[in-house]
This record gives sequence, C-alpha cells and structure tokens, in this order.
Amino acid sequence: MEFLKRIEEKWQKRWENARIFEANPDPSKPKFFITVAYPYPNSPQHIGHARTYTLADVYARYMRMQGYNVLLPMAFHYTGTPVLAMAKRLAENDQDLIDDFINVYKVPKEKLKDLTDPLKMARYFHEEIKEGMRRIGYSIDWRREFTTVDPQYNRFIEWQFHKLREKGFITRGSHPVGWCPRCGNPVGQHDTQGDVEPEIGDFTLIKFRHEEWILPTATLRPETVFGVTNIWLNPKATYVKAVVDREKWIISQESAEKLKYQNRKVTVLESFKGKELIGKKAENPATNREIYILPAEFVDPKNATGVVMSVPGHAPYDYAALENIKSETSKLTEYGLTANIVKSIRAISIIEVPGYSEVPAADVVKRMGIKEQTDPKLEDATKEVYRHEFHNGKMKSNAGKYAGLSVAEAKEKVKQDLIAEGKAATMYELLNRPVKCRCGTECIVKIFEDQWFIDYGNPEWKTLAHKCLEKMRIFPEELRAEYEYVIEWLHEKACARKSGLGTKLPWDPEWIIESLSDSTIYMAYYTIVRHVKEHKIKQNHLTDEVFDYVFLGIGKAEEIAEKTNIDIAVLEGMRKEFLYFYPLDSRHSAHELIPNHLTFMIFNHTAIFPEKLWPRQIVTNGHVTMQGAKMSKSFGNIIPLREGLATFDADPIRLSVLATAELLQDADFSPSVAKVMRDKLERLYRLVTQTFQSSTEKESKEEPLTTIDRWMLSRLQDHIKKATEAMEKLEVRKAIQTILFELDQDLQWYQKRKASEKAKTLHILSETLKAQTLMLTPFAPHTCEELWETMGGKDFASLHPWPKPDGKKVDIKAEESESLIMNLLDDTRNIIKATKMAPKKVFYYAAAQWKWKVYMKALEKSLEKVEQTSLIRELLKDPYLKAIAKEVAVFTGKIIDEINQMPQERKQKLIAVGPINETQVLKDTERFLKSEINAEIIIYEEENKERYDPKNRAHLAKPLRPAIYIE
RNA sequence: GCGGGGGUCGCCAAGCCUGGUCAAAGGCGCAAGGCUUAGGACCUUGUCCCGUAGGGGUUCGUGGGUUCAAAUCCCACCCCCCGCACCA
Repeated sequence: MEFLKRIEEKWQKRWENARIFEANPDPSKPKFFITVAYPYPNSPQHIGHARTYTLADVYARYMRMQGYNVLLPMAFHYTGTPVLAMAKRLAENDQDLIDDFINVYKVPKEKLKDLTDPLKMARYFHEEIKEGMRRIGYSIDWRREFTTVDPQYNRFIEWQFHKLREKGFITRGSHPVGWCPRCGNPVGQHDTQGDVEPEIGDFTLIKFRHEEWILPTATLRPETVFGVTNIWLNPKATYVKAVVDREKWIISQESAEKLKYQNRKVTVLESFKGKELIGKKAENPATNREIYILPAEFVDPKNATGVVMSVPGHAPYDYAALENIKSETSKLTEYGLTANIVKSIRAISIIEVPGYSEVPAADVVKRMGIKEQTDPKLEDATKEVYRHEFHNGKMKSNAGKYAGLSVAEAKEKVKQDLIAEGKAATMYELLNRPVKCRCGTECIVKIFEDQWFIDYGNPEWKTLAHKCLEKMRIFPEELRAEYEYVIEWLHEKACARKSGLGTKLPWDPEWIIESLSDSTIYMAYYTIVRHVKEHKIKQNHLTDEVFDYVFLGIGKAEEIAEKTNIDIAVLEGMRKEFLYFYPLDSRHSAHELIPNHLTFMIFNHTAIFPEKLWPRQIVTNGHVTMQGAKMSKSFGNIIPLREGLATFDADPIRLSVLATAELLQDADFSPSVAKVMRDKLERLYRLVTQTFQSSTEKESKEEPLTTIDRWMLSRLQDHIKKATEAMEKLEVRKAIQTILFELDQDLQWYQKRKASEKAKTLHILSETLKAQTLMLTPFAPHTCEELWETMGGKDFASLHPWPKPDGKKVDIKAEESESLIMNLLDDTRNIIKATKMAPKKVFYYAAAQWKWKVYMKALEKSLEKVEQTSLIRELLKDPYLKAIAKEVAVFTGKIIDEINQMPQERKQKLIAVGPINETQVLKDTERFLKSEINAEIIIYEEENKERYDPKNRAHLAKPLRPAIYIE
C-alpha cells in the first residue's frame, strides 16, 4: 500500500515536470481530441464519477500509445442554481446539509462559513475535484482549465447565442414552471423538500353553468364529459365567486390565488362554504344536461379549481363517492335533497374497454374492496382504469361526434373543441402535490410569459441532427436508437432563467442562460483557451468577430487584430489550433445525459459549425453501484474519490471501476474488487522484479526455443490482438480481462511448465511481461511506469508504442500440442476423481498413425459435408487402410459426429497444423505430467506390440486424445 | 404509457449480432491441498446432479416454434432497471 502511494506521487510529478500531457498542434502527428462532460462543483466527486473520467483517460492514454497527439482537457461547470440553493441553506444553518458536508463530503468545519458564498463553494469543490483527478492520474492538459463563469467564456457563450438567434433557433413564449410563491423563484428538484421533482399537469377546466355563474370543473380526462352525472363540491371547503378574465367563476379560494400566477386576472367578489351550493343544479356544456351539485369530501380545494365533475362510470373516486352518498341519504336533507334524487343517479357508460363491464370504475372498486371515497387505494384504481381505457378504450355511441374514436384520440379532440367553443379552459397544476419548497411553502405552478427557448423542435434542425448522428460512432451502439428517438422528441427548451450563476442572455440581460444550454459546444473553447490565458486576453477584446474568425474563418485576421488589440499571430494561432484539434473525436459521459446534454451537443454543433467539424463519436457508460446497492446519501454508501484513493490507491480504483462491466451495464464497486486489483498489480510487480533481476545475469539467447516457449509467444500474440480489438471498440472490461487475467493464466501455466524444464529462456518471460505491462499502462499507469523503468525502459511507458501482434510468432502447432497436454491432464484428473483411486502408474497410448490419416482425411472432406459411407469408400482406396478395413470403419463411426459438429474455423486450424507426433509431445512433457499427477508416467504408441495394456485401452486412442490406463 | 436497456450455474458477470469448439470465460464466495511458527498473502485443485475410466443427466426469466443441432434465431407472455426536460 505504502508502495503504491509512493510510486503514484513519483510518476505524477515526473509526468507533470516533463509536461507530457500538454498537447499542442503538431502537424506531423494525427490528433485525437477527447472530452468528458465537465463536473458541476457542488460536491466532491465520488467513485461513481470516476468511471466516466477514468474511461476517457484510459482511452486517451491508449490513443497516445497508438501514436496520436491526444488532447484531454478539463473545465468546471459553475452555471446554475444548485450551488446557490446550497450556499443559502448553509447560511441558514441547515443541519442536514451541514452534516452531509462534514460527514460525507469531509469538508473541514472551519471552512463551512466560507462556503455560504456560492462562488466560494464552487471554487472549493472545484479544487477538491481537481485534486482528485490529479491523484488518480488523469492525463489532462491542465493549461486549458476554465470555469463557465470566466468572463471570456461568457463572451464565447454570448457569441454562440447570437449565432443561434441569427439562425432563427431562438424563440419566445409562455412556459409553466414549478414555483415557490414565498421565495419568488422557480423550483427544481434540488429546491424541494425531499428532492421531489415538481410534475406539472395540464388540467382541462370544463365550464358547467349555474345560473349566471361558471363552475370550471378540473379534469385530466375531458372525454368523459359525456358521462357526467353530477358535480362534486367539498361542503366544508371555502369557495369564492370571482371574476376571472371577465367571466364569473365559482372556484375554491386557493385556486383563485393560483390562477393569478397563471396569468389570469382574478377579482374575488365573495366567499362562502361549499355546502351552500349543494343541491343546486348546473348544466353540462357538452350535453346541455341538467345535473345536481352534490357533496364529496374527497374533493381537495387545493387541487386545481376544487370543482369536480362526477363520472361514476369511469372514475373510481366518483363511483365510490356516489355509493357513499346513496347509503347515507339521511345527510342529504340539510341540502334540500331527497334520497330519490340521489338514488336515481346511475353511472353512464361512455367507453367500452375489453376485459371490463359497462362500468369499469365499479369493477375495480369492487375488486379492490374499496368502501370509502377516502380510501387511498382509489389512486391505484384510478390509474388502472385510466391505463386500460386510454390504451384500449373506444368511445361509445353516446359520445356524440366522438363515437368510435379511441379514448386517446377523443381526449385531445374533446379538449380542443371545447376550448375552441369557449366551453373550456386550461389550468396547470402539480400532479404530485403537495410539493414543498425547502423554505416550507407549498409550491404552485407559474406561467412565465416571456420565456426564451432554444427551438429543438425545428424540423430542419432535426434533419441536421439526424445527419450528424448517422455519421457518428456511438458506443455502446445499442443506444443509437435512443438518440434517434430523443432528436425526434425534443421540442422548445427553456434556455434561460432569472437566477443562478452563468452567462447573461446578451440581448435580454435579466435572463441567465441555464446550464444545459451553455454547455453544448464548449469543447471548441478548449482549443483556444490556452491562448486566452497565456496572452491574458480580456473579455472585451473577445468580440463576436474574433470568434467568427477563429471558429468559422469569417473575416480577415489583420482587420480583426486591429480592431480588437489581439495580436494577429495569436488570432491565427487560435484559428490554427482550433482547426487542428477540431472536430471532436470522442465525447464521454454517463448515459443519463443522452436525453439532454449529448443530444443538445449534436444539435448545437450542427447549427453553428460546418459539417466537417461535427463531432465524430460519443461514448456513454452506466453507473457504479456499491456492492450491488445504488449509491446514495441516504444509504451512506457514497465513497468520495479522495477517500477512495486513500484507502484503495489510484491504479486499483481505475481498474475496479472499469473491470466489472461493459459500458452499457452498471459496474459494481466493492472493496474486494479493489483488493483483487491491487493484489494482481503487486503480484505482477513481484514477478517483474524477480525476472529482471535474474535476467541481468548472463543468459544465452542461443538456447533453442522449446514448444512451451513457442506456445507462450504464440498465446501472447493472440492476447495482444484481442486486447487491441477490445480497446478499439471501447470494450475495456474485455481488455482488462484479456490483459490482466487471461494472459496471466497463460503466464502461470507457462511458469508451471517451465519449472520442469532445464532451459530457462528468461527472455520469453520478459518479452511477455513487457507487452503485458505496456497494455496495462492506460489502466494502471503508475504501476506500469514503475515496472517499465524496472524492466529497463528508457522512455515513459505512457508514451511508448502499444504492442503489435507479430504474426511470425503465432505457432498453432505449439498451441495444439499444449492443449493436448491440458486436455490429457483434465481427462486423467477426471478419471482419478471418478474412480477415487490414488494412481501409482499412469499409462498413455498415442493414437496409431493410420488413425491420424483417417482423421485428417475426414477433416478435409468435412469442409464440404461428409457421410460415413462415402468417406470410408474414399479411405479404402489406400491399400494399407484397406487391409484393416474393419477397424477403419469402426473408428470412422466414432469420429464422424464429432468432426461434423466442429466449427469450420477449428477444422481449418487442425488441417493447417497437420498430424502431431503425440508420442514425442508426451515424452517431452513426461516430467511435468509426473509432477502434476504425482505418479509414474509410461508412454506407448498404440501399435507398440510391447505395450503394457491389461485392460485393453490402447485401441481407444484418438488423435489429440491418447488412451489412458491408470493403476 | 412512450423510448431504451436487461433477466445466464450462490453473488457479480462474459457469451447472444455471426446457432455446433457451451455444463457455459473470468472474478467474488466456499471447500480441499501446498507454502508458512501461525494468520494474511501467494500457488494448485474442486465448486449443477449422478458416476470405481475420460461418461451420462438436467440447466441459461416462462411457454411455444424453426433446425440434424438453440443460452444464441422467431413468436407470445412475465419480471427488473433507466429516461420522459428546463434540472445538474
């Protein structure tokens, strides 16, 4: 442990001093530009974040070793409101937050006061995150670091928005948001108690008439207006008569307030209890039917208008309430109603839906055993009925002109028509209310009238986005369909808000560009920011003309230089650097960003840059779980990266977050995985140290290679090939598996086999270890640099070329010989296990020559298709075989199925290898087999007349499968 | 609901596109042995069931189908996870 820490620091310093990760344009080398979504500094990063960043870093390091001039930059996204909200809570001494800061985030107590300033909080976590990135060994070019509140960056974003507006992609309109009336702010998830996202629903208010008054019943199912039997009011709630936009409405007191936030003019005239209207009549505007106003306690005056239309046929609440009322008719007298009136009300069936009766609401209420209108099970009942009716329901003939339509269609049409006829209006309401702001106030819906949007709904723009996507490589490819879907689904996106950190909207500075909108093309800014910083270019010099020139090649450098006071060489340098590194070669993030950021990135690039500069690839990955559980503060299982590094060290963490799952899957982190990784690295270190200490002594490279040596080299080529292919496809799990586990197993087999041989060809071992170390370098760079140095590497492993497989070292014969031994050992062990004997002597009988002849012939023939008869006929042309025709026929019968089932690939391989001298192979391995089985080994050829074969096993020998007799 | 992903031998997880080498990689866990004063670490072996000869049986969410052959292809169904926005 000590050891890993020491070398981590050592190599981080050396990399830094040698500036090997600082990438400048170099026309002699191909470039590769990788970016990861920059972090939002409102908390330290944890092991989960490490997955995305490590993946990008590993990729960067791999590409560097493949000879690319790789740029991996990093910045910090200060834009937005969460930091503001947190700083405020801290200032108010919110104990929960303070506990989190101290216990989970490990913020020193004395620092807390400082962090009540939002900017200071961002800076604090910024440094914290950055330090973690250094300590885990990311190969970042830190000269290009910036934050999104840097004035120069603000200018860049202003330029971007000017461009978007010029192209007509900015629109303006009204937009509902969750709102805290006390704080006077929009509320997002992080502003609410319990982090609830306010869900906004669009209610239809159907205007029932009562004398000269309107009763606007709020519903999410306007199509059921044809099934209304009565109106519900809560007799105990307070209602008001009010003038709403020149109409006279009766609504709950609460809703009168809310409607004001939805840009309606509301003048309250008088207030009264709901019971005053009970027993009166109202008229359904859709059917002109007269119905009664009845009492119901389930009606919540805080929800929408507090006026509800009753559809007992299709709404479980209404059905239950109606049943309640029918059974308590005595209570009705105070409203001047009679039992007969209520009892004569029947549910009206207007929708037919398979699997349900005429009255689906009744079915479900009865099935669920619901007795009271206050039963919480009614929520589920409502959902069930709604789901089935919406998807499978059809309007019946009594639904007027909507008869025959599906419920889904009718719902929209009825709503539109009623609104057009002035018989309905709409109102937004929170569907998951009550949602409480952190200040304790219940949130409502407010409509922003002059909201600015980016119009992702623009069809031409969508076409461009599709075009860009089509040409991009998407990892994992399975998610391409999701991008397609998102591009189609996106519409106008509110792009500015009134509070938070960020860039002001240049033409309307009351607004601040929100965080998903100021982070779509910033990768371009990385390519020039080092010039901005080095030359201390001021924001007011970074005019739109400068950006036009640098990014779009518009205008003349001389003229712009003159106007802006920026040196012409600097301007040209920026332009060159942008053109060198752009387009972006690979964009990385967790895949939760597909529905927003990543797709926005595609859109914005196509809007602003010419096609050849559009991004080329997106890589997304799943989350990290902690020992199978989702990471969350409430589980207390979040390991901040800095803490993780202290406990498990950098390289093991890097490996752990990448080794347990491929991109699409969530990766599971656990201390035991980290430990396995560390043990692996330490074992490798020991082996390398041993090997290279002894190899400095004289070693004759002249020693001829044995089969096992050739086998090792051959296997190595295969592993290099596999690892390289995996890396190219970002299958890092597979790569790690190959490099660290499969290669290692072969290495162990090699060592074990070698132990029984005399010749110690150490250069084979060192060649293998060198390749292994280099391939492991992107994943475990600190350990590998150290190993590389131990192995006599003169350069940085991080910059050394990635190994290439050498076809000349592939030796399929050696591989076949070796697998013969492995299989033989397996078979022998299996027999020992089944017979439970302790073997003294083990006899092996290698297959007869003629069997090989038959076997090879069968293989060749089977490349087409063989039947036994034709094969035998063919074989018997050989006079030698003809002489033993019977044996040939029996043997052929034994192998024919096996050969027919063999994949072509394997057949071709065996044909290429040709017959193997098994006796020789076995003899060469005798010592090894003896030590493995711990018995005397005796080897015969099948046809050896002298052989000892009491149980007559020898004739069972097949090519690659010697017969066995144990005693 | 819509869109996406997934369900594999105790747990995690490859394989599925391109059917046969698949009782199915690898890791963890567990067991035995080696090493060690001991523990740890490390190494070996085993880990679905049966088996005194390298074999047999039953498995890859469920039920059908295609095929000489299905974890892999087709159909239907069940279950789990993620996203559905103005929020980073």
